[in-house]
Amino acid sequence: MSVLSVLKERGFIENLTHTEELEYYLDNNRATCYIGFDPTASSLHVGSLVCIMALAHMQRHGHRPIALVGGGTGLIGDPSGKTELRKIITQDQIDENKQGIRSQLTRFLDFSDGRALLLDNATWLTTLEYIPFLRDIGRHFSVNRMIKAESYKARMESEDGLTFIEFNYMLLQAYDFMQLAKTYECYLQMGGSDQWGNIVAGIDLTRRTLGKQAFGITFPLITTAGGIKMGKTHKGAVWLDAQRFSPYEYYQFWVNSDDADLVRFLLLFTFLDKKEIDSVKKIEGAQLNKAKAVLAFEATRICHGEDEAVKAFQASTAMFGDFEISDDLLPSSSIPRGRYAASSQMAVPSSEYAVKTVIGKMSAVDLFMEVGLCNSKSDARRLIQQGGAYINNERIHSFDQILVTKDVVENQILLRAGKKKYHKIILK
RNA sequence: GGUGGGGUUCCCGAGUGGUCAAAGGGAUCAGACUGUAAAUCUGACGGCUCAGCCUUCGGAGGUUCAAAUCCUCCCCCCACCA
Repeated sequence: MSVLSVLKERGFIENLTHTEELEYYLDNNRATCYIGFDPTASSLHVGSLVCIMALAHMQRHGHRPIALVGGGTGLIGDPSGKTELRKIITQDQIDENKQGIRSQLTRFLDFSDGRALLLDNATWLTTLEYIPFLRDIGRHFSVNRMIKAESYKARMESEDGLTFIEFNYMLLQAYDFMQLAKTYECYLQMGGSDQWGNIVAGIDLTRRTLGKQAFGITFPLITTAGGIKMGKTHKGAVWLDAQRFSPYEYYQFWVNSDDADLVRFLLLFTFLDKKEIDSVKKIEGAQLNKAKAVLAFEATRICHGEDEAVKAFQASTAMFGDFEISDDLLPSSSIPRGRYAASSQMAVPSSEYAVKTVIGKMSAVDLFMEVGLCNSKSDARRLIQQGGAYINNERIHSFDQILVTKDVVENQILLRAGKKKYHKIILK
């Protein structure tokens, strides 16, 4: 089965150019394709996951993916679809962020023996000279057409307008594509649907300057069934970096998916077989939670590895109740099947404190705040007043309650805020 | 450069001398109901030593018993004109 069909049936494709030629091209070549990633943070987040998974699928089908880190364009900031001027970041920050992104991508792609490449467009962009660039590249762009581009529309119509530096973004990205086509024979660019204009511009430029046919694919913007852009939680973005967002939290993020998103997410964010996933459509009600566990497990496994995924799964069953994943549910997943005792080594967020600083000293309010379950004492007080604070799963009623010895169970105190947020205090 | 209009609590957006920690909506959080889902209902939503106090309405001063609201200067944004 061709990559294109796989991507299509898994819901990756929003739009593509030259359908038939592209199909033919991918079927008959060991193609090279690329997606750009903005180095605006030291970690990627689930918002980029569709792109990453698409590259992984390409690689699995024998093609060569290029992850292009936008070290050069990051100095400008892509205005596509954005309503506000993006902050321009410094070279130092970009270098640092690049490192983080590099290490994360290696979890999804195999970079050995040139099977995938990681490039930085700073290599060719930072040495560009203005006059030659205008003369050789700028001449191919029609401003008339650019200002009509959908990607600039939001900004053209907004009060803030569009600065010239941002307006140039399209040229630079088109130039990237052309560069990659020239030096790496990369004739396919993919990206989010907001990249359509930039991709098409690159295809045009490649044809005009190199006389080569290039292709483009865009992915849909993934929103939740609730219509919200995917990947936000109370803690902000869902990062792929275990330091910023632990595997347990990552697992929890996926487990909390909306019912209506389950099948779509299984297709997009796991490599499980399409046929197996199709059978999930028949599942109803509470049984869906098991399939969500598989989604969470697989997503965590891909991002953080098998061991971390198992730990997150065990911690979750320990916290939220055990259940059995039957053998015939998504059978190709390596999620632990059957019943087993929950491990005492739970991967729940935890922190260590000396006994004497807590017992007989700290009030519930202080503790909840200290541990990060609440942002301020007022917040903690509120939580307790509203009945959302628990110690060892017993609701607490007074916020000046001091922690005492009987709150300690096996050297630990389990705090809970609301229904889902846990934090374990380990006393030493 | 000229003229006019603006900058309000996470976001949008009311408020033009006291009744303003500031309407309304969104987001968020908690409770109820549930399936760690959705929808719905209820409540909360600046901070603190919490029935009281303190700090907020672009920044700095000033008028006043009292200012987000009035005055002065400064910074930034937008529209139209040049």
